[in-house]
Amino acid sequence: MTEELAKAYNPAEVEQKWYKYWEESGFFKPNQPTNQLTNKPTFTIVIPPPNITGSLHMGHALNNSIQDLLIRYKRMQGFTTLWVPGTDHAGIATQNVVEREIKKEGKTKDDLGREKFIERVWAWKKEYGGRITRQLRRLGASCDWSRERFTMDEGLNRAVKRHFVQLYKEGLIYRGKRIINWCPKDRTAISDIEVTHETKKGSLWFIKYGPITVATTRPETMLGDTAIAVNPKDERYKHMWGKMVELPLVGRKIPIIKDDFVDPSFGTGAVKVTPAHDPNDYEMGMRHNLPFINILTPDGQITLAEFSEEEKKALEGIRGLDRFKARERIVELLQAQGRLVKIEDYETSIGHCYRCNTVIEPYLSDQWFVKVKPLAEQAIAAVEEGKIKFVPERWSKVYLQWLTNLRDWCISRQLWWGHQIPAWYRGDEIYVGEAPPNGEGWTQDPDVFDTWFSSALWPFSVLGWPDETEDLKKFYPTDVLVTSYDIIFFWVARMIMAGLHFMKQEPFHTVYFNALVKDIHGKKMSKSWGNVIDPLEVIDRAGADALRFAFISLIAGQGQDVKLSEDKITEARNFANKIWNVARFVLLTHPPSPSLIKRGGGDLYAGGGEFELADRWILSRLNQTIKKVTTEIDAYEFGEAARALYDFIWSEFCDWYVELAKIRLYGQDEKAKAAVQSVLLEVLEKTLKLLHPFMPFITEEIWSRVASHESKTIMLEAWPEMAEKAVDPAAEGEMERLMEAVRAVRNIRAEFNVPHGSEVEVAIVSKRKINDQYLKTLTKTGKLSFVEKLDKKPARSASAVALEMEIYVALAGLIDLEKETARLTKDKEKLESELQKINARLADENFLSRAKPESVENEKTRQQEFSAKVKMLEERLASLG
RNA sequence: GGGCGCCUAGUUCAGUGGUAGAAUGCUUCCUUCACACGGAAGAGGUCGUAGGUUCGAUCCCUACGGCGCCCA
Repeated sequence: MTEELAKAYNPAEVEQKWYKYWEESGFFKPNQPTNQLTNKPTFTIVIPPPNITGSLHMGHALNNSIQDLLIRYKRMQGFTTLWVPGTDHAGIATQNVVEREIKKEGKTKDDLGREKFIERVWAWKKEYGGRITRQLRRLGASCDWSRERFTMDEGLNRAVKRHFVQLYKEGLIYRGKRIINWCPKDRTAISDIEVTHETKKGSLWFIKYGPITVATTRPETMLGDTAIAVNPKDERYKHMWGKMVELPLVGRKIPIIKDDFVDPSFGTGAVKVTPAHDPNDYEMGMRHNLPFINILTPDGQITLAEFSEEEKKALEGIRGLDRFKARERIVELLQAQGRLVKIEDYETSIGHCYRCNTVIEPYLSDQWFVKVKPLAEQAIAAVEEGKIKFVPERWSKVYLQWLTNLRDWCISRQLWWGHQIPAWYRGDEIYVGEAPPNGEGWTQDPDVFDTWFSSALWPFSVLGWPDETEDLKKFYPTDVLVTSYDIIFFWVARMIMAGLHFMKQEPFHTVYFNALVKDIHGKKMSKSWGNVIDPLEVIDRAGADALRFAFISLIAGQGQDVKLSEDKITEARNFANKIWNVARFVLLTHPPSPSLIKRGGGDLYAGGGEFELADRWILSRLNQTIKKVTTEIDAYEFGEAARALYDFIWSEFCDWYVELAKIRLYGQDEKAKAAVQSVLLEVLEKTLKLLHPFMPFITEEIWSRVASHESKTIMLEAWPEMAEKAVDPAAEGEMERLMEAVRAVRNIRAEFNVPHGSEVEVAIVSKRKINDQYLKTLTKTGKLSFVEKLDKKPARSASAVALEMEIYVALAGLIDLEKETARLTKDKEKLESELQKINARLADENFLSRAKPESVENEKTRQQEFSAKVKMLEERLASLG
């Protein structure tokens, strides 16, 4: 027998218990007994691997709530369901964390040396790397943990090597000295998309280079100038073409060159050219065969290493200065020499490192690159041809536009933590291979790969690639990728490229972009803003189900950012409590013998029997809700599905059906009681199943207490299917009339302050009766009479019109004629104004001839309804005097 | 500079070519044996502004204003 349920739902007591049970029972694994029977196809999701340095934030919570929703839904539908979890080694982030840690011990990574340092990182990973996966369990994520992967584990390392070596052999990877984005703080190259641009107020300095004045936003780079450029169409400088001028401070002689790139309207129309420190100047340098002079150390200080002895002497005071200090100093020196013509305010876009926000430096260095164009072409086609669908669709435009204008991808990073590049050098020789080369004297490239170079392989590397494993055969391609749109370029595009290239098949057929989570004012949650809500704190306080439901019900169709508020979480927690209590009601009102309510076959939907209006109505509504929820989930409209469930459970099941069920439940008729109990149980059970993907814990907890089944878990129950024959428009229409009548009587009771406990007498004028027992119970009506027609209006009554009913509530001493008149007049005015609109419409020739016939019909019906109501109200008002 | 999204009740948000919804807050009533994390009733909106398309626009189109994001 079930133990009694607490009055309020306490998630903290049950959640962890159930998760442990599910995981230990192996329910998260793909081959469940139920779906082996049905032999349905696979449904696979790979998790966007969170960084091992991270802890669960709201973005993860939303993203994983959606994945778990899909996985649980498909699992219940009988698919062979696999959700592969894992974590990302997050090169820069992790290295920074461990560097900070050893700094506390007064050491740097160079003190330890590469090997020891990497050992420290692994030790750190062992200790802290599992935090986020434990937190995912708190959320209820039903991943198959036996298949958990890490982007640095042995198998994935082989995958990355294969990736690199194969692309190299195909000529899609090359090494070269190019201008890349350099982060002086992390002291590594980063790719173009790892740079975020911010428009900032700066200055434009006008500097005299002998006879010509140039304008620049970066005066400090002048040390590396090797030319001055003007536009060939710019007549102003025609006489200077090819002349040499002296570079201020340095004394070097540099030429004045012509190049189309120069914008004559910028500054003076003449610009300094620093090929080693600006991407555009680099291009010019290549075009005009200019020297490339590097003036910066890897951490952004001035170096004179490539300068002549004489120049070094002249610039002694600048050597070793930080780039921003150097800028100040150089401007001072130029000013002192009378070279500074003027300074203008200037807005300019400055690139920052997306990890540490340091101003990045265009920097000339040897790096490895992927030629992405051939890969991108396939990736573009896959989306254009609809082989991969984006939800919401508008993201495909962003994706396509980016892929169309793609530059080569710099994949080498000057870090220690990561997959070391499988390339070896001996003198001028280069060897690229999965295993080290034979022979003496080879040194491996010290650099590692961009973390995203390994993430790109995720959908197949986690399944065993490059080996041809059973998992790979069975689960690739995966089905849906759920991720947030901010990594559409970093990850999504690259997975598609890699998947198509190596597996010859799209890695997934659908990409669902979840929204970003913002605070209530639409601001990004960040520690510095102090507006962060911690998901674990919410889970502790309100339960994982509440957090999940809050998120899912906030999702709008077009992928608007989700603004999470305390109120929304409270609402979801209250909803959980509502479900708990309706279950409590159903279970507490079980009859003594469970066999009485044990339903056989499809009795409930066979019609007839002991079932009455309310039963037919709620079963009709239930089945339409089943259909609605199923359709919406299939359409990735998770918010709509959640709202449909919320409304059904709260407004229809709890507010109406349960109240009506009490009549029979607390009555004497045992057969009627059994009937209503079976309906209650049916609705409860089906509702729990529908809710399970949204709120896994509470549904399991309640399920375990429902005594009428022997199932081990709700997780593996079959997803409900709509019973077509339960849909009953007649019952719904009748209930609608009842509800309208009940609302009308309740309204009158409230308006006239009828004491709470006292009964009223109601007369209804209508051609069709409504269920009098229902109305009496729901409105505390003592005597209820129906008449088809009324000769004399009842005195001392308040009245209302609802649908095609006239409703009179006898009020005896309570009636206040003035108030009643005012009330009815207000109603009448409202109806009249609407009726006027309808009349005008129907008097309009254009409307009659051009509108759809059904619209015209509809308006005619409404005209009749409204005028009938207005007429009733007029008569009533007249009778009141 | 190019592109995208948003503007609906006090607030946070759904939604629809014809009749505007929820939650919360507010007002009033109710501790009746599922639930006060509750129930009932009510007030509250010229659907950003201006044009256009249409018989009819909150919805479609254009411009403008405001907010936000992405790319260069």
